[in-house]
Amino acid sequence: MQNNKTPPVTMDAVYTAPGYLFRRMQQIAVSIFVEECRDHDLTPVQFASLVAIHTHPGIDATRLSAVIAFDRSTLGNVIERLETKRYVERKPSREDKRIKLLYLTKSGAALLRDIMPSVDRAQARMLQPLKPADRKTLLALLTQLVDLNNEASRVPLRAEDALEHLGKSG
Amino acid sequence: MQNNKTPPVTMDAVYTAPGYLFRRMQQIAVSIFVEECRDHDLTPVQFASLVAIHTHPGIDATRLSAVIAFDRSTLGNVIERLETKRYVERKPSREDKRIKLLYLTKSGAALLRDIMPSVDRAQARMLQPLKPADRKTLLALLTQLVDLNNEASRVPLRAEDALEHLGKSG
DNA sequence: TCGAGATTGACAGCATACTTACAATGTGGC
DNA sequence: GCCACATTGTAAGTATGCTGTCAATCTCGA
Repeated sequence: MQNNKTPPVTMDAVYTAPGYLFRRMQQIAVSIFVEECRDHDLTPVQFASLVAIHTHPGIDATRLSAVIAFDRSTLGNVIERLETKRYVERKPSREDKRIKLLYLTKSGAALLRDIMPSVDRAQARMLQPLKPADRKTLLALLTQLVDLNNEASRVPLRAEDALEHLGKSG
Repeated sequence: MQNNKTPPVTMDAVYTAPGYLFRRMQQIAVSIFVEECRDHDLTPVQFASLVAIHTHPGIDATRLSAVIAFDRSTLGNVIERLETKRYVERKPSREDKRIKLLYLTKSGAALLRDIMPSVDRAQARMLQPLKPADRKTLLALLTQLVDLNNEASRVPLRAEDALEHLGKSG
């Protein structure tokens, strides 16, 4: 009494799939971010990088990638662009010749200060259409899901690990 | 009695931002999808394109982009790759010389049939860590949010508009 | 019917995102 | 001290994702 037929493939296989919804939402989020931050010419990834370098001056690229969970290769190009725009400086480490230490320039620190209101507006706009209670629920579930799926991503978030050694050396 | 100080910028500005969580979740979702579908050598975007062409044979690239809400320029490359892999055929329209009509090949239709179990497994894995009730809640809120934010994205979903004309001509 | 404006697919250019590979360098075991 | 192994930054290759622009083509109004 079993059904041997393959179920028909409809657009529901796309529209109701979590993966599709995550992709759509990501695109919407980027679109809103870029729109709100247009005057500052900064992308979401570049913003996250600036914040991390600001929080951890002298961090290297590999550790930075672990702290914000972005790919190491990709991050190389991101930093290069930030360097071209004079927001970030790369200085060779004396202790380890392989490593280049990252620092914000004055200009980079100023940009970070100035852009925060735009970023906050963007983040608020993404959830705006939901009722306040639903925003909280969504954010909580998403935080939980991202955390529980951490190891499933190609570049797991390793905030503490990456920072363990910082501050040890004088 | 007001506080004129700029609040300090910490990593919270990244970790708790909806935009960051959406990006992380998207990356995790793609990672899981690619892993589950490794044997079929198909990406999430390519899968969505195949489903849409399967559902709407003879659709053109511009309408396809509206149906799955992907960028028109990007989709050109996606289709090209699907054509190279012999999953899709492009045929010039007789009625409108600008348009190229899209069809699945036998091989493309077969792939779509075969890959569905892997896709279903992937979609399930993305939400696996959550309790069943929470999965439903998250999906419902996300569906709602994507829908309400539709116009905010660069390429809004226009499923019905795009299909209105299909089936009219013999 | 004719010409302004829209549409379509293609292309160039930039920015993520990931894979593999590689040279320079560090580290630890022996 | 030396060598196997790991780490770091970089590069090449592929795949989205977006902005423009362009030529060919279509449409519609005057």
